[in-house]
Amino acid sequence: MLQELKDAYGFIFEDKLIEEINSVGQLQFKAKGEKIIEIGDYVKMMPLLIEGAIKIMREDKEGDELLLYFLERGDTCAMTLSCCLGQTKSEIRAVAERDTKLVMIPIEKMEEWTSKYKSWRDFVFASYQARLTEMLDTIDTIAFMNMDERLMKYLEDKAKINQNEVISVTHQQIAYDLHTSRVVISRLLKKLELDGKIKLQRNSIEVMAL
Amino acid sequence: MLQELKDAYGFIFEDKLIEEINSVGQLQFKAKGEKIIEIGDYVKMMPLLIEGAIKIMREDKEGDELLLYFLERGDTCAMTLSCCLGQTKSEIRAVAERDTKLVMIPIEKMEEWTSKYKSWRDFVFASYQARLTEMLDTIDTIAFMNMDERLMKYLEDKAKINQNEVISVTHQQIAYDLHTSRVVISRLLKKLELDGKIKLQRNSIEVMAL
DNA sequence: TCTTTACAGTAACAAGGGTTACAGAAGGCT
DNA sequence: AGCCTTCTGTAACCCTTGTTACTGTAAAGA
Repeated sequence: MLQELKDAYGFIFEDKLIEEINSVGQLQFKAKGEKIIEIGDYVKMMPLLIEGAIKIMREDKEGDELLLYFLERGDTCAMTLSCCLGQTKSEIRAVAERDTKLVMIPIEKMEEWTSKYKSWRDFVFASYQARLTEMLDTIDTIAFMNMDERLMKYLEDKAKINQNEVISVTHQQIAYDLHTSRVVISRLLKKLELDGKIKLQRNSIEVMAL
Repeated sequence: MLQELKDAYGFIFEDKLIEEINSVGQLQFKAKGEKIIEIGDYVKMMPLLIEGAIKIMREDKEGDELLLYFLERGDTCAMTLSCCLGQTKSEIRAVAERDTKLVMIPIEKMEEWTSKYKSWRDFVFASYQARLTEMLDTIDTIAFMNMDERLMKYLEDKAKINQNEVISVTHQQIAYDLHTSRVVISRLLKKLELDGKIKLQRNSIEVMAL
């Protein structure tokens, strides 16, 4: 685990901090599709992403979902950060987008490191900033873009995150992520295919010209 | 200014920090409608809100606007925080919603206080958390609510922020804030009036049953 | 007072996207 | 092969929202 920590975080954290993380953190594996945090959970550990990708979802009272953004290696979940610090319930759901490896850190340590290590403080601030920026981007997307543009952006993001221009996903799953209906997605996907931007197969979509 | 700082922040910051703020901060006044931060600005000072209210807007490339949220006394702008720390341009516009009094703090001090005062650190973290929560709320609103619900929520929020159930605003201004057209707003407002939820006058709207 | 301008009301129409319904195709299982 | 389930394609329809156009009215200014 020490080596993996160094690979993913060595250029951010000083050696002493890496060692501390190594000694108190517990390594966890989450298979693709596995739930990591559920809405309403009290969060007692903070995840540092070592490998893989996580998708962060929002849900309203009716159970309608919306994809907020993806996290990658080197990221942490600022929503979780804020839950830990504020001792509040999680406002979001986190699901493994790919097979994922992460280090869980007890929240007591967070407080401690915040005053002890400047690099940790900087990391926490940078995470907050990154997440605010992501949220702004999400707002731009849903406020200013039409569904066809949102769909294309979704496909591109998903291809990038999974490092594969062929995405394994059903139309129904896309509809959930974008908070619309399957029929709408099928309609728009067909249009994108006619425009030569994607190729449709059953259970997968190839994104052209990435 | 010292007294005002104590009134607004005395229960958060220790006395020594209040004194430091008092000695390096400069008091500023912004009249209602006055611009405080523009998109693309490099932010060299961080505002602490003493009195009044500020509205935070987002804009896309076409110049279309969208209201993100309001700030009140005791708040600071976490977007600005993150701009300061990251030395990046502002992603948002800040406009005085009412006559506003604020204390501007040079960013160098922020760094310094972050390691020096726990109360400052806690304040910064709490601000980030508050802003993330606001952003989530904004996303819920635009993703899950219809325009009539968004409009009603807007009117209620605005009445609360201005501490007055009579709102001075034109239909066109509401349309800008909600990123829609004047005709749509007039239509929905009329419906709300027929439902007895508001009363319409020229240049102002009375929100009933608050 | 007369004119101008900003604001508000409303109708008619267009477009985007959500809903329902049904049919066909692919793959898995026995 | 035959059956079943899941996924996809498509048509028809409706509702919400956006657009255009025109009218009336209040306030402000000359």
